[in-house]
Amino acid sequence: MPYDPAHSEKRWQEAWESADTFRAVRDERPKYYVLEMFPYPSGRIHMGHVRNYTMGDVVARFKRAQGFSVLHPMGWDAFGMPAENAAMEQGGHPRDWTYGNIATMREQLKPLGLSIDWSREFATCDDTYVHQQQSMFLDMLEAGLIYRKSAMVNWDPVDMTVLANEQVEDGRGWRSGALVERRELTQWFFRISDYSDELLTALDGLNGWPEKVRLMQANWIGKSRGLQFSFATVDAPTGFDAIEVYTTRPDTLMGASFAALSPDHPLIKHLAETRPDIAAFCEECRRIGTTEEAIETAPKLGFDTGLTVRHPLDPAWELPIWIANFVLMDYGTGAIFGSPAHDERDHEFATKYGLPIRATFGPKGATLADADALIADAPYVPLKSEAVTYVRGFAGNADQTGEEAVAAAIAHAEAEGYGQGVTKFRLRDWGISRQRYWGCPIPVVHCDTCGTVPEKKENLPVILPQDVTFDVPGNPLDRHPTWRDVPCPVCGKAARRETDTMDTFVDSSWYYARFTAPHATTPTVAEDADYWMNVDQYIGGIEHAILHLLYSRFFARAMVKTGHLPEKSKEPFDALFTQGMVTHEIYKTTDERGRAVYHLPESVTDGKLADGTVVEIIPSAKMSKSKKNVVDPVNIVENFGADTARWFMLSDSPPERDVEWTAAGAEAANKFLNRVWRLADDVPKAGEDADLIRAAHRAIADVTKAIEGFAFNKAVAKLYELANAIGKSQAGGEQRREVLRILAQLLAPMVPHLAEEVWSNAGGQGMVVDAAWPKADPALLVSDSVILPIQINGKRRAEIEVPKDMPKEQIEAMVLADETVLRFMEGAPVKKLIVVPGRIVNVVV
RNA sequence: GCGGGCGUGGCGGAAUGGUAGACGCAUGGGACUUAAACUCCCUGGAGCGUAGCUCGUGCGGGUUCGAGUCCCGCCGCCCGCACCA
Repeated sequence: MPYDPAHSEKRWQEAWESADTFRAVRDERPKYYVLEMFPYPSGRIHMGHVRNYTMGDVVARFKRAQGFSVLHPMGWDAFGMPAENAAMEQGGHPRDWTYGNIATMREQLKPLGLSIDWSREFATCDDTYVHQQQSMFLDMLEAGLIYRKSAMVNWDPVDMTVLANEQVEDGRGWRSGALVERRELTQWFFRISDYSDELLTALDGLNGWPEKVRLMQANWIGKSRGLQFSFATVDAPTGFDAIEVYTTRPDTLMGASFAALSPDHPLIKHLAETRPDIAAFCEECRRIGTTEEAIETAPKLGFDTGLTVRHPLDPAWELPIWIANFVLMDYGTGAIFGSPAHDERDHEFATKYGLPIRATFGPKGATLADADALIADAPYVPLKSEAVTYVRGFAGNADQTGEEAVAAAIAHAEAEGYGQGVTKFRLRDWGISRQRYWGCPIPVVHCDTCGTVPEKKENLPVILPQDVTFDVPGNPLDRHPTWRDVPCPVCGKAARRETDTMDTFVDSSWYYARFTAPHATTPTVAEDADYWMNVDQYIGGIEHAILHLLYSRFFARAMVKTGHLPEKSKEPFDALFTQGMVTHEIYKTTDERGRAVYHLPESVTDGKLADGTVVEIIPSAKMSKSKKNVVDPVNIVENFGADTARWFMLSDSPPERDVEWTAAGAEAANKFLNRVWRLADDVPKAGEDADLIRAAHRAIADVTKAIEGFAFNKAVAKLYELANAIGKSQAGGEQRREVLRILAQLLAPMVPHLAEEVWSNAGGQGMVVDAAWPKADPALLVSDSVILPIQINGKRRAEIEVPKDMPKEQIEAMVLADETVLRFMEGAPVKKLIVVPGRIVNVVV
């Protein structure tokens, strides 16, 4: 009987559903919470989803078999810009578009046979989720975790609307094409920077996280020790007698050649009021977008204000005050001193504007002349841990490391009283205001009498109005009087609702906690959070390594502070795994006007279109609609079955790396699953093979280890080996069925439907999904002898087979008596003989 | 620009500092078949004077008895950069 996945997969999915197999329940078993980052409901599922959720499913099913009570939920990150864009482009309402997409994607996900507790499903745009998020917002506001301040946004002067960074292309608005300006707006902020030090220190405890993610977060938080001091100004306007400066390199103070201020610095803003040339320069600077990338890659621009400051170590020494477009008002004090000899940006700036470049140190042993000569064309920036010679030092020894010199300079400044050591963080507070409709409304009201006041909890949820249109750019909430105009919750007079909505990162910062009690009338329920938290294994893309994960770590702390999570959940994700993308080749032709035309993989056969046109094959890249290099999982499931899609997503590439989807690979996966089916379908009546039992137990050990280590591709390889061994074996009858049952159990986390078929064919009791994970018998794993390769001078020349625990001396004797060894030694005396037991022998002659 | 990562046969990849290329795909050969498909068996880094030898893990150096693995310097590609999700 041939394998028929369409029939078989449906049958087992129904069996699991009617047994309610995957409902997560609190019971006496130890719990295991596995979570994959929830999807944005873009319209259809893609292969990236299949890969992500299959990996999570392997873990969930594996842990279930190991006796854990598993929570494996699914939901939707449902607010965000694409829904509004769809409304603008095709009409309709963001809500309808979103829920329609969710319905489609749920129906596409279900045939994959994931072990998900669907009873816990929710979307972040559900009124109940909005309600609980607003309720927590009010608690956090009251706890002092939220405040308002002014911050920059991208402003499109033609569309009169705020743009996301993504909507700015080469400094222009994506729809209007107008030059974008930076504009200040009062916005809501979470005080994440209050937690900078803690979020940094706590990274050390996250042993289940990839080292690279911890490093990225540590660098993002950016703790630095530096000197804060003030420059006395010369003839500056009143109120600006001094300018506060922060520097991480106070040891280079003697190399200072200018002071540089941000265009947004108060002094510059003050000057701009009376100086049109300064105002014009600042306006030019503000035409750079708000992203750090744009600011740092833009050409360095400077403007000499004509004012000067006095050098703190020599009041007679005056430095010019420049305005520089690369100085950020957000970081430090918005003012720096330029020390071009030892900083890339300062060097470029000084060279461009003809400012002096004077070395403060050079390589060890350098003279003043050496050091000055060295930095003429490029700055000298050694590691801070490297010892250098200070030629214009003022604190500490002449020879010291940068670190020592910085410490000495801070000590000097503190002793002399012109500055003090300060610890600063790069991490800024989290701005959550979005001037957009499709997001969680911020539950506050602006009253002329009472100011900005929280909405009353009994008035929650503040629900988005349904009667809005998107034919005009901007936020429809701003022009919706009946929704916007409300009585003040304090005095009852006419007031105005906040029309900004929350950043969607807020939604995704606590959904993991909500899954523990998804239908509760409070944000969380203590007993449920207590039992299910923390997430034991979190799985998602590396692109979320910083923002989403850092915000979630902060939000968990904020929830602990406001009583919505237990203390132990400060770090909500015990272990993290970051998986790679799914890529595909790109097929391109060129139309008569020379423009690129892309073609879907299914329309290309052997590098040709149906009409015979040869396509250009561009190497694999992330699947994207615009390049049409997408494979629809729905088609794969229909043609081959879910197990084939799952198996292929797990085989070949290591999970953390990108995997390339190829038709050949999918067919190979399908071929293997068919072979497994035949093995189970056709069992010889009799035959003995003790080696097969050993192979099966070897496979149990290897597959278990591979799954635990997230090496699914290696688990797949080991299962190929076991299947090959079964195919070649003489074993029959119950002995063969026993091995087939082991195969079924080992396959079950990855290809659960086929595993059920194999299990039941091989006489397994009940369903394999309920079977306990097999244990390898240690006695069957060891072998009595090992093969030792022998190297002569590091090159492999021979091998010997020896008993596993043969003493070194005997091995040495055997090696030196070996014919091949003697031939290669050519009579030379042995200089050294290295025996690594059970591993290798190296003869050095 | 800054931060992080990756780079191994024709392809995806494997390898606690210890036999480079497990496992899979492609290729070539064979069996089965009237034939094909399916399936099964063998082959499967490159070169050469082919019982074997030499070279080979992006490039250039270094440490080591021994380096894909560790260190230094490059090159290329990918991810993130705070309003994409």
